[in-house]
Amino acid sequence: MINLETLNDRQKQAVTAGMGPVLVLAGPGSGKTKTLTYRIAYVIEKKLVHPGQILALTFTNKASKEMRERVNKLLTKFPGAAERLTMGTFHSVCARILRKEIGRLGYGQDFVIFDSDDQQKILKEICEELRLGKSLPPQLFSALISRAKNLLQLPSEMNLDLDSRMKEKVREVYVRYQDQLVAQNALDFDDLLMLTVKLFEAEPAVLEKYQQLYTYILVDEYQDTNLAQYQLLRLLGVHRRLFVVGDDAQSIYGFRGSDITNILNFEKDFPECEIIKLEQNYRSTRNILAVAQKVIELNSEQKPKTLWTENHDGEKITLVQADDEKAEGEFVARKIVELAGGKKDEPVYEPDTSQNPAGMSILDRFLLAKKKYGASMAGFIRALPQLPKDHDSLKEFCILYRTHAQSRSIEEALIQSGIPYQIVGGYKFYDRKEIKDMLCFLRLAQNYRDLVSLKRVLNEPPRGLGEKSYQVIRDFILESGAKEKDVPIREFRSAFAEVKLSTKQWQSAQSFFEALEEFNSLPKSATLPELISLIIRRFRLEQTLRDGSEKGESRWENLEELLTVAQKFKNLNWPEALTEFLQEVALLSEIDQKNEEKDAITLMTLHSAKGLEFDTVFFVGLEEGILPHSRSLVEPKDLAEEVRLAYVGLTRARKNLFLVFARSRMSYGTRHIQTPSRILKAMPQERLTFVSGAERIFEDSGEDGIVVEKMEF
DNA sequence: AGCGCTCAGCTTTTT
DNA sequence: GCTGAGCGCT
Repeated sequence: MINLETLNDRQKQAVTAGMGPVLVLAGPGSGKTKTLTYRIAYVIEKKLVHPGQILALTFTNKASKEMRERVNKLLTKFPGAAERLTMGTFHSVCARILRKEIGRLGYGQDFVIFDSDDQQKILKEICEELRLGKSLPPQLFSALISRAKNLLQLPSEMNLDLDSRMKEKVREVYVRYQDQLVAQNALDFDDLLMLTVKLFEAEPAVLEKYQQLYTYILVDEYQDTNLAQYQLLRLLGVHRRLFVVGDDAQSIYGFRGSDITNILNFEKDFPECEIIKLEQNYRSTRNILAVAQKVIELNSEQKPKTLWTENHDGEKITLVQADDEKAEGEFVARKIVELAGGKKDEPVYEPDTSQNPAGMSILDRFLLAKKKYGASMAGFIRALPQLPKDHDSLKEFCILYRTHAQSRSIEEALIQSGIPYQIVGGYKFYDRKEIKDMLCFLRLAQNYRDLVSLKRVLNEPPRGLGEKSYQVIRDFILESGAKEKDVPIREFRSAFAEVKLSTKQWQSAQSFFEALEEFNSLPKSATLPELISLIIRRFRLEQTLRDGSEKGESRWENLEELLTVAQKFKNLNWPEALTEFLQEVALLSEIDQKNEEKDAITLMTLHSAKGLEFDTVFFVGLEEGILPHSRSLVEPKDLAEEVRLAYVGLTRARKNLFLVFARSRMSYGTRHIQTPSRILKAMPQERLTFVSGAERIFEDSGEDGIVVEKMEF
């Protein structure tokens, strides 16, 4: 039996609500996840719905994994029930549906998922073909096409708010781009959502099947849904048995089409709905909440909601003025040593050489900094206080910033103090060359029409096939696909005899495709690791990577690590395992890659931090142009999103919150004088304590902003 | 085809 | 200050 007594009145009301539409407006730290998991457990326990009929949509894979575990713990009397829930992100659930049904839309079941890099490559080729010049770069089209898809507009339906000349151009590129995706049997991220909606609209029978399958739908982070996701919920949720949770004050994905009006209009869409507000905060101290509250009040259009807490005031929030980004990092590092230092006076002189996720050992990073500052190792190590070996856990510290680019200066200070850290996002394991190459081989094994992958590995390792050969082969694949879709690779390869290449290149290409065919004729009972090993052997990847250099050795180790990851799919036949594996890798979110075990502080962007909490948070770079970001200053609605972003950042902290701004900062290779963020000025002075003159932000400074005295560098 | 050199342009945020 | 495109040389 789940114990409702551990819930407060509002939470209980939500958990035990009727089966009609329910909107839970949940402030940060108000027990949103708890409410959601209890709700799922409750409807199962009361037999209001079968576990297999529940669809729970979350924002990240990590969140869904956690939720499944928590539901499982609550349902001790229903063993296995949690496994039967359908849970995942919108993207992964759509991918699963499409994997079954996409034949009806003219794609093959073996479709691959293109990430933004892949997308960019196609768009680049199209822009070059159309000779669009520098004023119309691929990035522009990728943003606009994404916007169109999020609004559910196919190329033929495209109607973005643009002048007619531009609209024509975008349409032209969009048509070609989408044709390419179809020819390559590939879907981009936005297609996963859009095509699922299009499928449901075109095929009532399919829609009905899923409507009957998922009779109860729960959505986390509802404020971040876009039109496609909204439409999907309207279609699937005809039964109106919906339970959505969100906080309009934490809507931070407007840039990728999320529409805050989805949550604001919930009552209009579902007039019979129940609305429950969770306003008691269990996470943060009163000081932290008071500061966050004042910040969010900068936005007038927020749904009124007042957080309160029984927690005590706690420490005041520390506002720090640093001279520059280097001093900013040093402050953070010093403070961490002070707070987590444990026994003092036992400096560690050996830099930690364990790998960090950025792929560079701490020692490498040290050498880099040494090159930069010309410091000797002794001087370098002495430069900052060191973290003793018996330090407290570092898992409860996090450093937040607006953009990835800000991490560098912080990292350097952390290395100098010997503080282990992990970065979420930025360079990913799956972005490394040797890993990406292997993924491309695997993608080709699944779907040889994937030209983005083909281009990448056609000459990897070198076999004399360059740009020219690629183009000839590409045209051949496109033509053969136009004539007849779904030609198996065996037949494709016999037709390949007609390809117009010089003898040497023809033979080389022939043997490349022979290898692909070999992978395809691997017995079905083989496993994914076996397929990977075969690829390694057939393309002599081990010999190529292990060239005797240290770097080569580490690349090979990365490939071995990929093999380890693939072990997870050993119990499946390779074709299924391959599909699952590629899909999972493609839809991995930044935060999914965070290592929970590792005793290290976490560095990440504000966006990645949503939904997380830490005892101590360092919030850095609180300057005009960074937060709010300079690109957000034109549109008031973008500025409001920056304020919400700040709100998200502040409310991650449980006990200690440090806010840092720098007087000057290096960007684009030149030093810029910085102005403290307007967001800081909104904070209640009496909740703050100041370091090195930070109080100046409250000094009288006239109407529009803060006067900063000129400084010399 | 592949290497190395020079110079421009650049940074939001993510599935 | 870093990356990646473009060019010229081998």
